[in-house]
Order: sequence, then structure tokens, then C-alpha cells
Amino acid sequence: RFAPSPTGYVHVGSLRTALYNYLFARHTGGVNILRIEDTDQTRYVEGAVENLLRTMEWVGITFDEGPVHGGDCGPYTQSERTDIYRKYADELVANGKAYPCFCSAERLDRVRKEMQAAGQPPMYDRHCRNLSADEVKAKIDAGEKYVIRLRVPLGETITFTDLIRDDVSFESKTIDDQVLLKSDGFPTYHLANVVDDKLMKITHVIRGEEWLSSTPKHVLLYRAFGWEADMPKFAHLPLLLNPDRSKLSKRQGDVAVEDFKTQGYLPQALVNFVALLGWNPSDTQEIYSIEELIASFDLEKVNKAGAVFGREKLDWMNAEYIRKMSVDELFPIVKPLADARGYSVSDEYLKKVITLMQERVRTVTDFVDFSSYFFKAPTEFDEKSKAKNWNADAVERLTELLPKFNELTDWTHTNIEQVVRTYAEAKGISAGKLIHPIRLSVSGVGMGPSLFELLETVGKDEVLKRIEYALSVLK
RNA sequence: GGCCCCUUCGACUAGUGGUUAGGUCACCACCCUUUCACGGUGGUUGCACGGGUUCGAAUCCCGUAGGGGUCACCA
Repeated sequence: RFAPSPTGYVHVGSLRTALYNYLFARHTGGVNILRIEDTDQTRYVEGAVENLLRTMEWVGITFDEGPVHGGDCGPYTQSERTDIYRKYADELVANGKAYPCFCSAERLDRVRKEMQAAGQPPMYDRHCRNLSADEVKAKIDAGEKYVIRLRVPLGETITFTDLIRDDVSFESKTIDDQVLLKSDGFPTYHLANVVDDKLMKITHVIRGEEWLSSTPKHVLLYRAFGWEADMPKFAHLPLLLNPDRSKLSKRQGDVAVEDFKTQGYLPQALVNFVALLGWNPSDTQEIYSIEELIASFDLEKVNKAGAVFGREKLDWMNAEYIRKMSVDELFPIVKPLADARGYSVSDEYLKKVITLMQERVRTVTDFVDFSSYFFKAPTEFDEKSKAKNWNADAVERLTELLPKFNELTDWTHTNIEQVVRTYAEAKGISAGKLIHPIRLSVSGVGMGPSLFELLETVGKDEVLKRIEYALSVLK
């Protein structure tokens, strides 16, 4: 299962967790479940679930059960299951595995500070752990607010097996008496997660490494409920890291999947890239279709160490995917981008642009951002190229070349090239002496696709207009 | 700070006792070439450190160092 909290955007780390759950479920013929963990009312964000669903669809991750997919273990949204958690929390209190705690936030705060000052790890001092039944009843009758805490057994070693890290052990004395049910009646992550995993028959918990140190609490909960036999297998994925090796965060760059979409990354490329961060099928292949990822996915081959989310390889991979796509596949993606920039050209024209730019872009937005000269005449000219290629000779030659272009009735790149080369030969100069100034005057920049195809695509009239304009404004 | 996890080129990684430590990205050089790309060829760079075990250690063990995560009525 993938069990995100709907707090806004989808983090690429979440994307990878979702992806690994998906790959694992598909590889093993299992069931992929989506569960919405919205037990924190204060963090509710309007539209977050819709955004999540849209994102999952964009990257191609599908679910068999979930809030909109249905299933036998619903509802799949935790805020709709509060009665269930309450019932299980009560059960734990009834058999002594948990207890009500009436401590105020202020007292908790003070206790933590005192412990820290004393050089101790900040933990709850278990003040309410041994209240008598009468005391509890009196406080509840008096209307005092309370939470339910897990009665963590003292002096035990809790060991569990992680599919990626093998056995991991914790001393129970280092584990806090975790709050299970908040005073607003909502469960904490720990309770809701364990109860739902059990009720939804979850076999494998695949989540980020930040949960590793919470896992003994979950193991304790399974024991408290007597569900040890049904405990899922755990797999804690290595974290995705910033370039400075801290946990990948918004502060150091883009982390939202939707950011990558707007920046022109293809979902296949993003999925391919993220899949290979922390896992590798161990051969020399780099480009994998989703089917290939499913076929070779193996949890036990997931790395232990965190992986830096480096953009360079993502850029390369995205470019690789763009190059492999057909123009007709690219067109529906590029078209809206061109429209959004107000470039109104025919479909045929846009397809030509795509063809010429395909090997030169890294993202799909580059198609429109690096090729503005296909859509409008340049008004500025690259200084470097100007300094290198524009001089009195160039002006004279272009002025002479202009009528020859004008005489050309069949405006194809081969004909244009012939005109240019014939003229260069007659003048006893290299074709480059013409090509570079023409490129500059027509595109305004010193780089780009094959000049002759560029000229053909832009069209004869427009080319003549641009060269005349450049001759008039460039010195 | 306590606890837990981790450590192969700048980045992602292959490697499970015997390899000239391999691949990809990035970088550099050269080739191709009208530019930029693409493509091709070649190259620089790495087993954190110190002890063991062993005929032999990137691989096994123990330390040290470094990095990270976590210690909420957030997930």
C-alpha cells in the first residue's frame, strides 16, 4: 500500500515510495492499495487528494483498491474510520496495554525540557501510567481532556526484520509511551497505520527510512493487539537526498512532481530516473520501460544508503526519452505549450519545429523556449555571435545574396543550400562565412538546427524580411 | 545528546574472498560538422580510516571517523 498524507503536493520521495509499492505489487501479482492518511485535521489542504490522484495518473501508477477505486476493506480514507480506531484504542485500554493520560501540553513541554537539561533524551515521564481506575474515572467525569498512550513494556529488546536491512533491534526503554489517540478523538499515525494495515490485510509495508525508528512502536502495537502472526513485512527505503546529503527538501530545489511536469519532464523519464535511485537491476541498462521495471523489480536489491537526487542525469534521461519519441507523440505535448506562449502556427509548422529541435532539447518546454525564432522575428541579436560573424564583408555578401534568395522559386533546403554554396564558391570563400551571418540575422542567436532546414521552415518571405531587418539594424 | 541506519569515481550505481574495480550522467580531448546538439573514440577521477581473519580482502569481523534519520496530541 501507498499511504500518503494529503498535505498539498506530491514529493518526489513519495513518488518513489508509491512507485516501489506499485512495482512490487505488480511484480508479485499482489494488490496495490491507496490509503489516505488524513488524521491531522490541522494539516488538511483543500484539493490535495485530487492533486495526488492526478499525479499518480500522470506517472502511470495504478491502484486496485482505494478511495476512488473501491475494495472490500474500505473506507480507504482514515478520517472516515475514526470509530474503528476509537474501538481498538478502547480495547487496548481495557486490557491494560494502553492508558489515558491527562497531562497538559505545558506539562509535557516542561518535562521534556527538564530531561534535556539533565542530559537525558526527551521523553514522557509516564506520569499518568499508573493512575488508579478511580482516579481515571474521576478525571474523566470532571471533563478533563485526555489522550490514550501505549503502555510500552520496560526492559525488552524489540527486534524485527527489515527486507532491506535485515534484523534491526531497539531497547524498549528508549521508546516513549506513544500517544495513540489524540484528545480530539483522532488517532495518531502509529495507531491508524497499524490498525488499517491489519484490517486491510497488508502484507508488505514499503516506506521511507524516516519510519525506521518508529517501527518498534508498531511492532509493539501488533503484539498488544495479539496480531503478531499477521504482522506485515517491512522494507524501509533509503532516503532521497539534497546535494548536501540532507533529506531532500523544498528549500534546496524543486521536489514536487508537478514542478517537474511544468518544467517539461516526461513522466516516463521521471519514473525511470526515480526508480533507479536506490535500486538497480544490476546490469548496464539505463533506460527502462515501466514493464521492464516491473519485470525486474526486487526489494532485496534496494540499496541501504541514501541517494542524492541529481538533476544532471534526469536531464539526460529526459532528453533521451524525447529523442526516442516520434513527432506525432511529441506534438500533443508541445502544442499546448506553444499555445500558452501565444505562438499561433499551423500543426504542420509546429511538427517541423519539433523535428528540427528534437535532438537539441532536454525538456519539452525547451521546444518553445529555445526556439522562439521559429515563431517570431528576432529583435535582439546575440552579441558573441555578432562579434564573431558580423562585419562589413558579411553585410556586403548578404546584400548580394538577398536577390538570389528572392529569385529562388522552389524554397527547399537543398535548393537554398545550393544557392549559398554556389555563391560562396564564386566568391572564393568558405560557406561558413555566409552561414553564420545568415543564422544570426534570421534567428538572432549563434546556435540551432541545420541552417538550410531552418530557412526552409521559416519560409522565404519571412527569411527575406528578417535579413533585410538585420542589415538595417546591425552595424 | 540518546537511539537507529548508512559509507565504491563529483552524482547514480555494478561488485557478495582472487576483476587491469565495470557501466551511466557530468567533465576533458579528439573525430564528425555551417553553429548548437546528436553520434563515435579515448581519457581524468573512487573502495572513509585503522586494526584484524586469510595464501589473498571493496567484499568477512572489530574499532574509529564522517554522514543521515529519529526522538510531537505531524505524518
